[in-house]
Parts: sequence; structure tokens; C-alpha cells
Amino acid sequence: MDRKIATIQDVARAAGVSAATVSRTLSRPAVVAEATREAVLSAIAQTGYRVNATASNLRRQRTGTVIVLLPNIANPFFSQILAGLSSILTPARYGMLIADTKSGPDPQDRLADYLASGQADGLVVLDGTISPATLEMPSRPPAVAVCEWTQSAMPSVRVENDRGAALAVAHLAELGHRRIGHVAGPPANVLTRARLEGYRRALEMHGLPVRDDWVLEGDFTMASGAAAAEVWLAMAERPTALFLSSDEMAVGFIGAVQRAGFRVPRDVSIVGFDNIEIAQHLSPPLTTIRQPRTRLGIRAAEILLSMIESGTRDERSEVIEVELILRGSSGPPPAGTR
Amino acid sequence: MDRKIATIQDVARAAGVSAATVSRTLSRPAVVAEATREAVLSAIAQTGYRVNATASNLRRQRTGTVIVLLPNIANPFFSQILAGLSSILTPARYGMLIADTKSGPDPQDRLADYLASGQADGLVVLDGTISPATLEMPSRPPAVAVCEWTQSAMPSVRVENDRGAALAVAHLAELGHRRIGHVAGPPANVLTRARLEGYRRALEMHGLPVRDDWVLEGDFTMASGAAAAEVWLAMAERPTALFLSSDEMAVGFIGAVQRAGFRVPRDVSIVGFDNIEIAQHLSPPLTTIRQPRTRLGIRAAEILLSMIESGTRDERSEVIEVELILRGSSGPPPAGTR
DNA sequence: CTGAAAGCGCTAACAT
DNA sequence: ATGTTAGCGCTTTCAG
Repeated sequence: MDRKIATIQDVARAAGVSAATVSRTLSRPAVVAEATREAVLSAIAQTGYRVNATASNLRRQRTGTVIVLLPNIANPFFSQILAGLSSILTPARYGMLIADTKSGPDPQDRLADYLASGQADGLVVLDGTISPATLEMPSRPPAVAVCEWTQSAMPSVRVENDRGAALAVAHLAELGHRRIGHVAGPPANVLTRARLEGYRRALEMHGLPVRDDWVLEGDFTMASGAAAAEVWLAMAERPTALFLSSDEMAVGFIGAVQRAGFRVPRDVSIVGFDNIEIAQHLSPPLTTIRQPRTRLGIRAAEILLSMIESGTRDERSEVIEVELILRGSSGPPPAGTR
Repeated sequence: MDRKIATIQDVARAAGVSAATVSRTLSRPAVVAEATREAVLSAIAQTGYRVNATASNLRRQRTGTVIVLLPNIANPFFSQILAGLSSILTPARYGMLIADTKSGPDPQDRLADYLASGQADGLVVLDGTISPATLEMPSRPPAVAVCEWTQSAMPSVRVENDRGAALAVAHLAELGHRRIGHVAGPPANVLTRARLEGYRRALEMHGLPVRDDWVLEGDFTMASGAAAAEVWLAMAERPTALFLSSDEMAVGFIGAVQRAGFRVPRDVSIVGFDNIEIAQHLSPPLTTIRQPRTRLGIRAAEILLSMIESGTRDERSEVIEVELILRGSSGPPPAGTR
């Protein structure tokens, strides 16, 4: 039962035609005669033939694979983007090779390897901290970044990070908050900077105080949100509302202040960023900025495919809208704090 | 700057040797003369040569790729397992091709394609619902399942689902609960059955009532946990404690009952399963059964690699221990319910 | 220790 | 409309 898998030659023999005709039947059926086509197709069915992708790729000088560079597979944030990518790439018969840029030995080196060795027809960069220099190799395949990427000319798909932050602040200001803090992401991250900028600008626009001691540093994780909560709890003069640069941090923050006996939003209002699934299931449910991550992946994949297939490299970047989702974690400030 | 990438011939020419020698230098350096080796290596450095994996694979009749079959990339549950897989496969220079068995057209067909076309040297099955028949092709590569997989002889790595469930029930029973309910996963799922079985057996062992109306059906998602909460809220005679088959469902459940004005664990005790990251950040933090998902991935990858490299197929299955993590969501039953 | 030669399985000119 | 031919870039006998 373990007989060798059929090759195109076996099919050709079975159908009484040449290998070239079999190949044509598969790639451009219209160009072969009806009778031949039927003979070939039935021979394929009989033999159980499948094209050997490796051979096909070698011949066609392509790989049928797209590499996705991400900083950390274990971060569920990326899984939705992957789902979006997959939903486009899979039907287009491209495989997704996931490369964790942080794991394994010499990640930078491995990366360079991938790029140089023509292991991939395209590249999706989800890691905002990869040095652009690494990617600027002579013969790199077309690439799309899914985040801001100012340093390079690579097309990108990103969300309105600054406007999202501004929406969050505006919402809190309208509720009457005048002391609005922020928990930012890691300083090196481009998202962090965009959101922090949006936060600052919105405060100014609303004539609210911009205080550096109300900007806490996190790293997008729940643990860092919980840590920020400890800092907040220890503050002499606490913000009555916080905008956090990720929902995960908001979850950590809310959990920590609740366990310390504070109530949300009675004692402090919280707005997150992302609209991860859990946001709606918290108690209180989390007010947040929705970031359509699946769509990010879809658009990135579409842009990449069009670059690959057209052979061009000047696709335009794209910015995807964000939206404020009003839920229960934000409310008016405590009495006497206006 | 976009000059073509160097081939092994270019290197051979630059080093004044044959292509065969270059190949040998790379694969078995010990077998070439010191001087030759140096010449070749410097030629490689000069030309920036990288082996073309496609050609190499075609020649060696392998792919350097492992396919990971999962039901839904967007489910963060799998991302930790992927991280574990990646941490082993990447250093071993295998790529991971992620195949979402639910997305795209004709998933079953695509799957068969992958398997038959020798697109992969190995297979990791994370989807407990894939029909074993699909995988039983004549020339399928070695495979490992990361879940129970009773129907087939495929080696598997799984956790002690039944014992985990029993631990949860025992813990609740020891707290004094006598009315212990369960929110199960989808009925077709193998995990569901194992945990349900463990739950039932533990109830019997503790002399507690086994009531079918206290077993609710979920699908592992937060939404289904929230839905289960609605059912629980509407019950005439409510369990005072519930063991839920996933932390995600527990999150949904807790959120929903809290929003309905109930308190956890004062009004109802909750034990989840998985120990996802958020469990410790909830308020109250979630008592749960820890399932070491990264380790699952690591062991699956190790077993698979050893099968691939040894060419054998009879690696033994492996069961990984679970552990009860005591946190705040479980406590004594409300007064008067013993 | 090294080189020559023969393909892996496929596709795309080029013929017919 | 179909067949012939010539590789894609690499590895591996087999000789020397």
C-alpha cells in the first residue's frame, strides 16, 4: 500500500501523452484538446497524481511560500492577523512560513538566510522592532509591514494609532475627566510612539494637563498592566482615568485595582486599545478602541500577493480605521475631582 | 545592486573546485582537505552564496517543512503550542507551515494535497476533529497528534484530561460543595469526552450526585461560557460550584454572573482548565488546572523530529501532567447549601 | 580527496 | 494541439 507516489511521467504514460501535455492540462486546460484533457484527467485520478511542489517551484523559480516575521508567536495578539493572512494566502495556494524572530539561535542571521536564499516569494513583517537594515538586502522579495515603518519605503498596512488614542482621550474628556493618564507600550515600539503622540495631542486640544508622571511604561502585557496599577495606586495625585495602549494591559490593570478594593469605573475609568475578545466579557466590560486585526492581515496579504504577481514593488500603503467601542469601564469621574 | 544570487557553480568557479566539493564542504566538512575547505568557505563568503533550499530538497527528496494542522489560527489557545513547536523546529532548521483546517475552499482536499504531494517531512495535528481517515493515506509522512487520538495508531502528546477534571472536582468537594456542575466543550471533541468522564467519575468517587441537567454544553469560547451562565442563572436548583472545561469559558461565565450581580466565589465557585495567562489577572483570579501548552508543543516537535530523522514510525505516546492551581475563584459553598 | 555525470520532477521554449 | 528538449540548482554515486 505504500507504493511510490505517481510522477507526471506515470500520468503521461497512463494517458498515452507526453509529460508536457499533462502539465499543460493542469495549468492551462483550455489549450489542450477536449479528448486529451479527459484522458489526462482520468489518468490523474487513477494514479492519484499530485504535482510535486518542490520540483515545480524549482523549475519556476519560485517557492509558493510567504514568510511571516513576528516577534513572538505565543502572543495571541498576532493570531488574528495570522488568521487574516491565512484566509487570503491559503486559497491563493501560498503557504505561510511562520518565523519567530526572537526564538532560536541567531535570529537575525536566520532571517537573512531566509531572505537571501529565495526561500520565499514574499514577506510579511509584523515585528516593528526589526532593523530595517536587515531587510534591505539586494534581492529581497516583495514585503509588506503590518505596522508603522517610517524608516523604509516598504509598503505597510496599519491602523490609525494616533487617532485611536485621540478618540480614547476625547471620550474621557467628554465624560468630565481632567486627570487622564496613559500606560504606554515599550518605548522602542512604533505603535507606542504613535499612540503616545495621539494621547498628548488630544490632551492639549482639550486643554488638559500633560504630565509625564501620568505616563507609565508598559510592554503591552497583562503583567505590565498590573504593574502599572501598583504605580497608580501609590500615586499621591492619581489620574481619574487612564488610556492604556493595549487591552491586555487594561485587563491586568483592572484586575489589580479591583483586587485592591477599587471599583471601575466608579473610582477610575479605563479605556483600552485593540478590542480583544475578552474585552466584552469582563466585568465591567472594557471600553476600547477597536482595531480590526483580521482585516489588517487580509489587506496585507492582498497587497503582498498583488506585488508578487505583478512583479512590481510600489504598492501604496494603507491605513485602516479604528473605532471607539463604548462599554462599561468608562464613566464620569468621582465626585469632587473636576 | 540587484545582481542575481550566487549558485553553487559560481562558488565552485570562484574557489577553483567543482560543485561537488562545495556541496561536500557544506554537508561534511571533515571529508575535504583543509586548504580546499578554506578556499571554498572564502568563496562562499565572497559570493554571498546560500544554498537554494528548493533545489536541495528536490534532490534529497525532502522538504525541510513540517505542517501544523490546526482548526483555527485565530484561537490563542494554540499559539502557545505553536511557540513550543517553533522553539524546537526552528533551531533544527525545519520550517513550520501553518494550515488552518477550517479556512479556504475544500480544506479536506487541500489537506490531502499537502500530505500526498510530499510537501512536508512531518505533520503535527492539533485538530482533534480531523477525520483519521483523511490522514491514513498510503504515503503520509510521520505525524504526531497533540490531543487524544484513540482511533488511530498515531503517536500523541496529550495531557491528563481526566485526572485534571478529577482534581477540579475533588478540590470543590473538599471545600464542601455537594452540587457541582460542569460546562463541557463541544461533544465531538475528544478533550470534552475525557474531561467529562473525569468529572463524572470524581463525583461518584466522592458520593456526589451526577445530574445531567448540571452538565452544560459549551464550545470552549468565552461566548459559550457567558451563555452557560445564563442557563445557570435560570436554574431552579443551581450548582454551587462549576468546573468548566476551558478557562475561556470560565472567563465568560464569571463576567456574566458578575454583571448579573452575583459574586465569585461567595455565590458560586469556579474552576477552569488550561491556566491561560489571564487567569491570574482576573478579579477574583481563577482557580484552574494548569496545562503546560508550550511543553506540549516542545514534546510533540521532539517526537516528530526523532521520527523523521530515524525514519521509524513507532514512537511512543506521551502524557503530560496537569496540576491544580489554587486561586481566588473557588471557596466554600454559600451557607445552608451543604 | 576531488571531479564528472546523472538525475530529483517539473515546465517552458521551440518544433512539428 | 502536442511532443521534444533543455534545464532549474543541487547532491550523490562512481571513478580516479
